[in-house]
Amino acid sequence: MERPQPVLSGELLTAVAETGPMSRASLLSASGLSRATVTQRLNAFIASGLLMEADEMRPSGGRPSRLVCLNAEAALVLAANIGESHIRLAATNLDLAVKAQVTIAFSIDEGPEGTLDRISAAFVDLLRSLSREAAEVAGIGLSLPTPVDFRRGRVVGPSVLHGWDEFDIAAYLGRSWSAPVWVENDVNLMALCEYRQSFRDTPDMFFIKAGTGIGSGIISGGQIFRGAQGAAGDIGHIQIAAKDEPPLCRCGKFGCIEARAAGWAIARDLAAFGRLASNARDIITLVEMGVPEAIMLLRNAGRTIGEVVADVVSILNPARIVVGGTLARGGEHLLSGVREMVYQRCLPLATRDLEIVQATTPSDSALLGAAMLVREQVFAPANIDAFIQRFAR
Amino acid sequence: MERPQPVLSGELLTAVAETGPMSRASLLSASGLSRATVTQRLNAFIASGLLMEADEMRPSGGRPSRLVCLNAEAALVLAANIGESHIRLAATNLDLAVKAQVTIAFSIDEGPEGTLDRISAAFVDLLRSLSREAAEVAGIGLSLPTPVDFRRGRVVGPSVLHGWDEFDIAAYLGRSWSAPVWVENDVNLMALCEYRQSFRDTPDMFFIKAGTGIGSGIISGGQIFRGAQGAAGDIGHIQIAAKDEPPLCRCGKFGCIEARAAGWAIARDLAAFGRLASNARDIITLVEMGVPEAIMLLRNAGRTIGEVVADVVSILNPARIVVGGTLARGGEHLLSGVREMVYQRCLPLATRDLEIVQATTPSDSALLGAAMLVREQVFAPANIDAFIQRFAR
DNA sequence: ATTCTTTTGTATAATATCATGCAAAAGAAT
DNA sequence: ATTCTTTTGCATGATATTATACAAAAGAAT
Repeated sequence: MERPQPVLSGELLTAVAETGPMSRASLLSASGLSRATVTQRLNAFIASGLLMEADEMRPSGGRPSRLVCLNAEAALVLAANIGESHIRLAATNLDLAVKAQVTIAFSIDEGPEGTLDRISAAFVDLLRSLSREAAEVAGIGLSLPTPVDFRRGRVVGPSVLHGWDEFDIAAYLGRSWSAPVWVENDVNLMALCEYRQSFRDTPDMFFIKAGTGIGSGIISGGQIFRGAQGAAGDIGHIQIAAKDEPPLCRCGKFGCIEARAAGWAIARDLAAFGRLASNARDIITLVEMGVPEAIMLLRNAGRTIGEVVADVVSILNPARIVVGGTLARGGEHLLSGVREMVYQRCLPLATRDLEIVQATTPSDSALLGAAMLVREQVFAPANIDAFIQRFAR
Repeated sequence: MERPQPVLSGELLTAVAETGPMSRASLLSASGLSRATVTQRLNAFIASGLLMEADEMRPSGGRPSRLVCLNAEAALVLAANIGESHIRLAATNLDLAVKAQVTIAFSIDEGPEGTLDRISAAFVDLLRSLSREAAEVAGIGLSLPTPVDFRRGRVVGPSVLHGWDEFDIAAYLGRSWSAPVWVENDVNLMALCEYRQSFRDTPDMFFIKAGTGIGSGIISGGQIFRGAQGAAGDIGHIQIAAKDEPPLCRCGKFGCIEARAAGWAIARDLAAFGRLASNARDIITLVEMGVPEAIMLLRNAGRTIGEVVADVVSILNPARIVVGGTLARGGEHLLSGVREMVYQRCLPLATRDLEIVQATTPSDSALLGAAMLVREQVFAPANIDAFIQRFAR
């Protein structure tokens, strides 16, 4: 066995991947290595095809620096987002630009083996359409609408996905793919996507998704906060007391915030007013049409969610609350309900610098988040050597 | 300027400090360095007085390994815990064994300058009593009963300590001491102490302190979780709705858990029964005497706290809840109230492997926690070089 | 056009680290 | 007492990295 060339030690690659295009001078000070070493290693990486010289130059008063950046086409990232009724898949380059994508049908009742086989097949099709090979895949990311134990690569606990509990997803996909596989909860990935795309300035951020269901993702120090089993942020079934009779939740308890503020709960309450809505999007349509009952219920839902967000603010002390999901698209109604309760309930210190904003909600942020997660993991110090060994030529 | 000897690169020192006594063989595999390098560096550290050979040997079937450990007497740690009426101070060695301690009086109204000057003077006295010098202090840790921005070394937000808001404690003490200074909230330090002393197996842990007030500390991945401004865990003023008229809290809001379950609130409710208690300890005394009203109120307080803990479990997904503070000493009454609400309200996944236990509450755990924090920081990779430069001889 | 400033590449000798191999140490197993 | 196993120390030549110095590059300022 030949030992890997030490010149391809991964620190510089990790630095460029995390920071973006960098000048040699900034790499020099960031790495703490000597100039000779940096030059030598960069040349080796450029020769190996993993890094390349960018066109950009950064004027600095003196000689402008030539930037070094990742060769985005050196490898591919595969990502899939399993939704309630369909699966969206994408292949991206290392800059996370989507090169090809496809959507396939999905049923909740499909077991893990069948689903994963179909995902694998769809990935193969994507690769074929790009004339690329499986060996060019840097990593695979899966987004699931259920709590996931990230470390073990499995679904944990009973959920909407029947038969997935404790199924070893990473190992199963590992049989067909040599690339590493990561699995994560969809709301966590939406949170990651929002953070990376729009809110880089607040590495301590709380993302709440209000749609058909209610969930949340916690970003702490720029990383997904997962808790002991990966169930952190699972706030849909926190119970809230109010003066009314607490409504029955689909989890079997009474008064959960889902049963008060989720899309299905608002639809239920709209029905009592004789208004028909079958999902969260319908509700937003009614709100946009100016139906007063819909507006009132949406704002009330914001207050309910705000009660829990107020607790979250006291517990986590985030710098920013980002409200996303379909229900957040109805203008300011949901948001102002949230704000109302948070500013009413929290101590001044926690709200002094707190921003409560709407998500930018790019379409399919969970899918993009899955690709981001893969990229982050592939270039993490713990995994960078494996990446180099596979892709340096 | 002379460059530091590269042989004294700190990785091995950090490894020994974090892991405890280690054999050369385990250091070899843990560091990834070659045997020759490990030998060379260890000899340098032993010669410099920072490491030493332990007496222990670890039988392994072959030649027993001689363990290398920190020279606990190579430096001192100074710690102070500012309480509501007095300040406790201690000097420990690097194994956190207390070498000398003292308690001085303190008043809430004393400003930061006067207080810190008196703390400095007390530290000087401690050093003199040990015949040690200020140059031998590896670091100073301060515990304060108020939210602290750890990164900036200051109190943030108005609190019981008047005039301390935004006062730069680290900088002020830095004028008299060359050792680095760290400041942290007392409940966070109690949480750290509990984790390190008794619950090493659960690096995702939630500590709740129920005494005169109510606060909490979050340990995530073995580290204190601080949030954006250091106010994470400040849960005393989370509001809870119930059927009764919500009681007025000392913060000015109604229905805070402090106003329902803290020592002062229980004392207030005991007074309504004609029972006199002026602090948390009095309440525990009444409970131990078997006074039924006191037991009932304590259990009720447990339920109130349990409602918030249930939310925390849903949000953070900890592996263990540790209940501490004076009110936790009243046997199982408080604890069972907490358990009752958590198991009633949380989803099975989050409680499946959740343990809810009593704190071991060593006396003055915040003071010990402050010393632990200093030790952790001094030997952290970011600071280890500074430590070596100061103490290697 | 000249000077200034910062970036970048390269050369050199000194130093640190590495893999490898060998031998000694010391308790455990026989 | 002998063998086994693991730990430890050290020597060696090869390789990598460093500090230092010098020179070239290239736009900005004058």
